[in-house]
Amino acid sequence: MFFSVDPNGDVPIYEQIARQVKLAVADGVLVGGQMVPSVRQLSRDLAINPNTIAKAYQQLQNDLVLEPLRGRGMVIRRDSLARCTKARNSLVAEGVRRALSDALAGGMTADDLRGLFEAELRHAESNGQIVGDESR
Amino acid sequence: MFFSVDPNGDVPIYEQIARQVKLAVADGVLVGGQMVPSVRQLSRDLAINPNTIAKAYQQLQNDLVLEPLRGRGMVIRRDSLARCTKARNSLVAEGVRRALSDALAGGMTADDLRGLFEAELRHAESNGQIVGDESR
Amino acid sequence: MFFSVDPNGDVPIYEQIARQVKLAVADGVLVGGQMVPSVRQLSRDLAINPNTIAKAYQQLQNDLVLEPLRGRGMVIRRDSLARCTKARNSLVAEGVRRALSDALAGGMTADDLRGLFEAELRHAESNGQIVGDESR
Amino acid sequence: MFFSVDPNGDVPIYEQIARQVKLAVADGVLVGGQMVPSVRQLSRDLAINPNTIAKAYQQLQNDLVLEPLRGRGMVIRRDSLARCTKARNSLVAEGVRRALSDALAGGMTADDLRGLFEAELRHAESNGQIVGDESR
DNA sequence: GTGGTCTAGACCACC
DNA sequence: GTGGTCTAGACCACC
Repeated sequence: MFFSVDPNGDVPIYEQIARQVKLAVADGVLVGGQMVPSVRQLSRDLAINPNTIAKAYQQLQNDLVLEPLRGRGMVIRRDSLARCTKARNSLVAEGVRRALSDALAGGMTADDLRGLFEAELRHAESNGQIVGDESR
Repeated sequence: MFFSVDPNGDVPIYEQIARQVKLAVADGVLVGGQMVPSVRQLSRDLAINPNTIAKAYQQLQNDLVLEPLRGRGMVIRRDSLARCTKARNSLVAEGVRRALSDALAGGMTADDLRGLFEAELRHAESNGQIVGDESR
Repeated sequence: MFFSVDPNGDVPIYEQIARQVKLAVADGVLVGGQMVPSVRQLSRDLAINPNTIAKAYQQLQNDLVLEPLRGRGMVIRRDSLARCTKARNSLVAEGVRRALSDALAGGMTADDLRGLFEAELRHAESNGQIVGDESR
Repeated sequence: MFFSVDPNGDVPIYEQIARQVKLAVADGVLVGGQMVPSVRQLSRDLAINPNTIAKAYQQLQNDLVLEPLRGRGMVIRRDSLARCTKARNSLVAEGVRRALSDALAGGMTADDLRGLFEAELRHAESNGQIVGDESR
C-alpha cells in the first residue's frame, strides 16, 4: 500500500499517516491480520523522521486499530473495521459540517452549496477517484 | 456584529476572527466603508488579548479586506466584497474537497456521501441557520 | 498653492505638509513674507484634522520656516530660502542614498542603477514634471 | 550571512530583516534551498526579541520567500529569486521616485539631480560598496 | 532542536 | 481615542 504525505499543510504528518491507515481499513484495502510496513521501512519510503512514523503507529495502537506482534511488527486488528468505518464517517461528516458552517456564515444558499458539492463530486468521479453508484 | 471565538480548537483565534470578518463581508453583514470594532473594543468584548486581535486585523489588511484610517480605526475596503466572496468559496470548496477525498479514500460511495451531505444540510436548515431555496 | 496629502503611506500627514511647504519655498513658489493658509482653512481644504495641520505648522515654526503674525496667521520667514533649499537637498540625497544602499545590497550594478535612474528621470520629464537643462 | 539592524530609524526591525533577506536572495548571497538561521539563533545574534524575528520570517513566508520545514527550520524557496529581484527593483525604484519627486517639487533641475546621484554613486564606489561596470 | 500562538504590558506616533 | 512595534515569557505541537 502507498501512503502519500504532505509535509506542509495544516494536518501533522503523523496524523495524516494515522488517518490513511484508518481509511484504508474502512475501504477494505487493509484487512485484519495484515501487517503494516515497519517504522524504518516507511520512514525510508516517505523520507520522514522515524519518530513521526512511530507516533502515528502509537496513535493507531491507542485507537485500537493496530496491535504489536511481539518482535515481528504491527498488524491491523481483526476487530478494527467497524471502528475505522466510524472514524471515516466522523472525519467526512466533520469536513462537511465545516464547509456548511462557513457557507452559511458567508451567505451561500443551500442551492449554491449543493451546486458546489455536486461539481466537486463530478470532478472526482471523472477522475475515477470515486466509485459511482450502479443506480446512476 | 457578533464574533464568536473558540480558544480551543485547531484554528488559531486570530485566524477565526479574520475568517469571520471575510464571511461577514461576503454575507453582506459588513459592507465597504463600515468600520470594524477597535482592537481594544473587540479585545474587551471577546476577552482576548489585544495583540491577537491586532494580528487578525493585520492579516485582513494584507488580504486587502481592511484599510487603516490613521488614528481613527479600521474600515472595510470598498473593493473587498468580490475578494471576500472568493475567499468564502475557496474555504467552502476546500472543506468539501477534504471531505470528499477522505470519503473516497475510505470507500464511501457517491450516494453515501450525498446522503450525509443532505442530512447535514437539512439539519442546518431545520435550525434556521441557512436560507432555503424555494424562497429565492 | 495646493497641497496634496496621502493619508495612507508611511510618511505622517503633518510631515507631508511640512515638507511640501519647505519644497515650495525652495522652488520659489512660496516666498518670504507670504502668508500660508490658516489652520482651519487648510483643514477644510484637505479634510484633515486641524490638530494635524497645527502640528505641521508648529514644526515649520521650530524649523524657522514659518513665523506667527500676532493674531493674523503665519507667514514664510524672509530668511528661510537657504534653509529650505538645504532641507530639500538633504531630503533628495537621503532618498538617493536609500535607493543606492538597497541597490547594492541586492546586487545591482552601478549601470543597472544608472539605467533605472535615467528611465525614471525621462519619465518625469516626459510628464513635464521637471525642468530640463538647456544643455541637453 | 550577516544581518545588521538599526533599532532606531523609521523602518521597523522586522521589516529591515525581511528586506535584507530579500536583497540577499536577489544578490545571490542566499540561494534557494538554503536554510536561514533559526529564530532563536538570529534572536541571540542580533540581540532582538525572538518574536520580532518570527514576525520577519512570517512576512517572508507570506511573500513566498521562505518556506517552513516542520520542526527543522525555514528555507529559502527555490522559486524565490525572481520574486526577490522584483522586490529589490521595486524598492530601489521607489527610492529613486521619491527622491525625484522631492527634487522636482523643490525646483531642482535634472542636471542638479544627476550631479547629486553621480556623486553618491562615486562615493559608494570609492568605498567599494558597489560593483563598477568596466570590470563586467 | 524547530516555529507558532497567545498573553501581558510598555511605549510610540498619529489624529 | 486609534493602530503598530517591541519585549518578555509561557506553552504547544512537531520532528
